[in-house]
Amino acid sequence: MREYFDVLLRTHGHQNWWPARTRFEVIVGAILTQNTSWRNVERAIVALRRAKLLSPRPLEEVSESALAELIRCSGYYRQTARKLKAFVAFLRTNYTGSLDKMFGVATNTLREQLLAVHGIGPETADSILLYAGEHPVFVVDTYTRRMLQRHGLVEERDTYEEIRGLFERSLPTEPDLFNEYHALIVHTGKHFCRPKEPRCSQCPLHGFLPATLVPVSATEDER
DNA sequence: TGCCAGGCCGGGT
DNA sequence: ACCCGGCATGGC
Repeated sequence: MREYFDVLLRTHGHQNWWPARTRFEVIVGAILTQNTSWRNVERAIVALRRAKLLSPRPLEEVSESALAELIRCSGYYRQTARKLKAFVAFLRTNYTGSLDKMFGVATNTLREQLLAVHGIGPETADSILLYAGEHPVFVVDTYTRRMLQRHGLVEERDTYEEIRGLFERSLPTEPDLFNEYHALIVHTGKHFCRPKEPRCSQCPLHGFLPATLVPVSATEDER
């Protein structure tokens, strides 16, 4: 696991993630970007900033329909408006609206709580924990699966938790490392060959396969 | 033009 | 425990 990180960092450099001004903005972005291009999400964030809605209280006070219209450009806008509402309600109810209090809770406890909030699944919960709270959890996304599958390290059926465990067992428990690693995977992610595609020379890890990890048919796979 | 983007929910087996 | 349809806009 560490070797992949070293290659990506050497070839693409530090990413300075998450691209947001505040912790709350990280959380909003994490919910907005679910299966949605970051480009569209950025516009929605700008709209929310202009409307001065990038903090818990104002976001609770605006109507859900008005909120939906503001984030229309990011897709799934009605669903996402509901999700944002669900999070700020959770934050107020459990932590009097304070992110400091929320992130003061033990990692696994908070993770379970976040997963119980409507609209927050594993990846979103972990993005919030890591990028807004600096808790040491590894964020797994589509690109992560794609990268590992391509290198024969996971199967289709492996679950989110299994893949997260793979990273967390193989790496030192350092939020900064998890942060940079996931950022590099997303940054280069579009170029990872999809599972069924032939291996291509644009793959960010092309030419890098530790001897012990080379799939039997790797060489013939080259195009 | 059709497919994809930094997933998740709810209902069904 | 999985499997699937639905959610929705903008870019290429």
